[in-house]
Amino acid sequence: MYSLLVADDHPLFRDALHAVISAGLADTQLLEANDLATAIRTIEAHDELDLLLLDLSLPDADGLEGLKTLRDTFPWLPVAIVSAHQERQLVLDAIAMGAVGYIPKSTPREQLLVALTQILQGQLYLPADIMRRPSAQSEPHVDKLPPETSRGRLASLTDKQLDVLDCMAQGMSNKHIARELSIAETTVKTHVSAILRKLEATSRVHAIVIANKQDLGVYLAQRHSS
Amino acid sequence: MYSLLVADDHPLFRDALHAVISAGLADTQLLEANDLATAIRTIEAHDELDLLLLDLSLPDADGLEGLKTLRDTFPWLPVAIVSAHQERQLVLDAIAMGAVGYIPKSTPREQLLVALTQILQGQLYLPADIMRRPSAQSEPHVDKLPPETSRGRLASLTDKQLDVLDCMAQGMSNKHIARELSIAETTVKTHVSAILRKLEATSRVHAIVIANKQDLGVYLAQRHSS
DNA sequence: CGCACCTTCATCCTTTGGTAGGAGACGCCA
DNA sequence: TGGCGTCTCCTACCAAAGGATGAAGGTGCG
Repeated sequence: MYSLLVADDHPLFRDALHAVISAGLADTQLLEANDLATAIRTIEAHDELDLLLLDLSLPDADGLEGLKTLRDTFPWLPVAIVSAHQERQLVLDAIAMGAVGYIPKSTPREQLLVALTQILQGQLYLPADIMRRPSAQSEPHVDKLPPETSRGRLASLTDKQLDVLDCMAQGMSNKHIARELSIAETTVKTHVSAILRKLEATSRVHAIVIANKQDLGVYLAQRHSS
Repeated sequence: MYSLLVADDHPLFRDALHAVISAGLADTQLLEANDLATAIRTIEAHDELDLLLLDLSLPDADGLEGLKTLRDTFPWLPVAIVSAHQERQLVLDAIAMGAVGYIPKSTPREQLLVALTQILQGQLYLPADIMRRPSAQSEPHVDKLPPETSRGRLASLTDKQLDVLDCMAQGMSNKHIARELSIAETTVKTHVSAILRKLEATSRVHAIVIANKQDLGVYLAQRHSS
């Protein structure tokens, strides 16, 4: 016997949720609230709640603030977010604030049941499609060749220049680099100038930023391993 | 037929994982690597990998840096973290960086199979015990300020100093920063000096390296969102 | 109110970073 | 052999970065 509370100001969605739950989750009591204030009163009156489904766009609590106050006030109550938003960062923030799950309103019925049972069993639920999308959504064969295209500018550097750039990226001064590589500081300067020209950077800091964007670490690891 | 790659420098753990998988996941090819460099080479040689299990304490890639480079280089490859650490924030950071799961090394065998199958089916997996523990069991006042422990030195910076550091990390010169923030260049210098002192850096480049090691980006994102 | 802290800006000075130009040594290749 | 590129080093010169102070205005707190 589970007892859930749905805090959402859309009656249609509450009804839909009601239908899904009563069809798929036997023996479940479903309470409802259409704003945060009544939700809080309901929680205080029912101290045996198993889960709160919290909408993120309530009239009296927009965004994650409602979640925060609820977590602070009723730390014993698991809260799962229900929202129309689909931003990765929002999901992560919600979990970071103690939510035990994030259910997009676009979730199909069957998946919604999976999510609820998973959460009620003590697991977390995150929308896989959203969380995986930004990087792994396309088929694996498309973005398979990053080497010489993305590494465009890094590849134009000579071995010694890469050595120098590596030192630069670790925060060394020209003098340090000279000692490290056993060459004169003027030589280091020569290399640095060449690096800046090739990377089209305006300063050594800029060069390092560019190099990191182009995965200097991976590039160096690949060179050293081959 | 799944094919997995385990990147972990502990042979014992690799063996244990091997045993669990061959016992519970039929038809699974398991590749192994004991550092990041060989892992990268293995990935390049096997473009049909379904999942990478990445340890967070590899000899040539400590912490989340390895995950970052892997996500940047092979965005098509799902990466799940395997780690002995049990900090909430670390788990969240890993997911934020594109990991599809986080498996503590203390996970019991049965649960490990659950996690792997869940991940291989396209879901995310997070350790419920860790994620629920800190906020749902202890009093609400304890975990309200996580900053100062993990982000040691960064937390000692003032708001303006963080602004300046952010600009620095993007490769701007003092003059640029002055224009960007609408303050005098001498003021920027003052801030930079304070930053170097607090981060115990010897130059602006060094400061940026240190800041990146302490996840400046994540830290700033958290501040701006709160 | 005094006190601490942050932010702002200034001056003076030293060190570092970066450019320009030249030059010698080595290896590679047509 | 001559040309090409890389690595090495040098002399200058100028711009940027950084340290050491001082000082003024603001905020917050006991």
